[in-house]
Amino acid sequence: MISQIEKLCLEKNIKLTENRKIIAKVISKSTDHPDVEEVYRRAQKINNNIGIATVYRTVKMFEEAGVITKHDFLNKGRARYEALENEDHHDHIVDITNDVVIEFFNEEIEKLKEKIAKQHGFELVGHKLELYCRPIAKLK
Amino acid sequence: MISQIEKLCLEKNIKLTENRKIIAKVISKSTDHPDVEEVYRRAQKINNNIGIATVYRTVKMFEEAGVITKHDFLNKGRARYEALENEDHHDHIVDITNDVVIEFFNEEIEKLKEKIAKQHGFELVGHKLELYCRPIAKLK
DNA sequence: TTATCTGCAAAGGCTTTGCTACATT
DNA sequence: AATGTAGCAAAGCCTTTGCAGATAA
Repeated sequence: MISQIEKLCLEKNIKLTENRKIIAKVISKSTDHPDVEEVYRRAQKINNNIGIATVYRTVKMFEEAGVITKHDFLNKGRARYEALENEDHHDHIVDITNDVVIEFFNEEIEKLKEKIAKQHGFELVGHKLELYCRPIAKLK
Repeated sequence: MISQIEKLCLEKNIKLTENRKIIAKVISKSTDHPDVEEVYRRAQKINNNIGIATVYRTVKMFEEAGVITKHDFLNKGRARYEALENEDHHDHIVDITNDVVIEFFNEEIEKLKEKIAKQHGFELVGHKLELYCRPIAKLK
C-alpha cells in the first residue's frame, strides 16, 4: 500500500530513501498532527537508528515540496505536520481544553476567502484558518 | 492624548512605567505590525537606554493582558504585534509579494466561525484567519 | 523600606547546518 | 567514482530568565 506522500514524492521526483519512507509512513498514519519530536519517536519505533536531524530535514523537504502541511497551532513555536490527502483541503478547530485538533471543511468559507482576496485586488495563494474552541459544557 | 493601550492598562491595573509608556506609544502609532526588534528600534529613538529584554517582557505582558495582539504571519517564527483598537476585531491579508499586511473585516466570516464551532459542539474563544495573497497583475 | 522594574548576559527551546562517514547510482 | 544522504554535535535564531542595581510606592 503506497501512501499519498510517497505518490506525491514520485510525481515530484523526490528520492525516497529508507528513512524518508519511514517518515512518510509515520505522517501518513498519524491523524493527530504530530510535532517533530513525535514523528521522531514514532519513526524510531520502526528504525531506531534514525536521527532527529533527518526528521527535521525530511519534513522540511516534504513541506517545501508541498507534500505535507505544516502548522503552528496557537503560535506555540513548534511545528506540527499532517499529510495532505488528495485535494481535500480543510481547516482546523483546536480544542484548547483537550489539546485536540479537529478538521473541518466549509464551502462558504472557501468562497468567502476567494471573494475577499479579490475585493482587495489580490489573488489568493494560501491561507490559514484556525478556530480555538472549548467544548460546550453538557448540562445534566 | 492617551492611547488605547494605556487606557486598557489602567483598567487592568497594569502599572505604566516610563518604558512601558514608550512601548505602548510605539505600538499604538504603528500600523505595520512590527516585530520585537522593530518595536525595540523605534523605542530606542525615544529613549536609547531601553533594553530589548524590557521590550520582550512588556509585549508579552501586554499580550497576556489582552491589551495588544500577537501574530506570526506565515509561521515565520517571529512575533509581530498590533494594538487592538476598541472592539474592532479584524483579520489579515498578507501580501506575500510586498510583505505588507492589510486588515479586513467580514461579517459573514464572523458568523460562519461561530456557526462552525457550534456545529461541532464547541464554544469559540479565539481564532486566526490569514489570507496569503499576491496582487493581481494589472493588464495594460 | 519593600516590592517592582530594568539591563545585561546567560540560558532555553526549536530548528538548521557543517562535517564526515555512508549509501546509492 | 560521483552524487546525494544521514548522524552527530555545534551553531543559529528568537525568546525567556537569573541576577544585581535602579526605581517607585
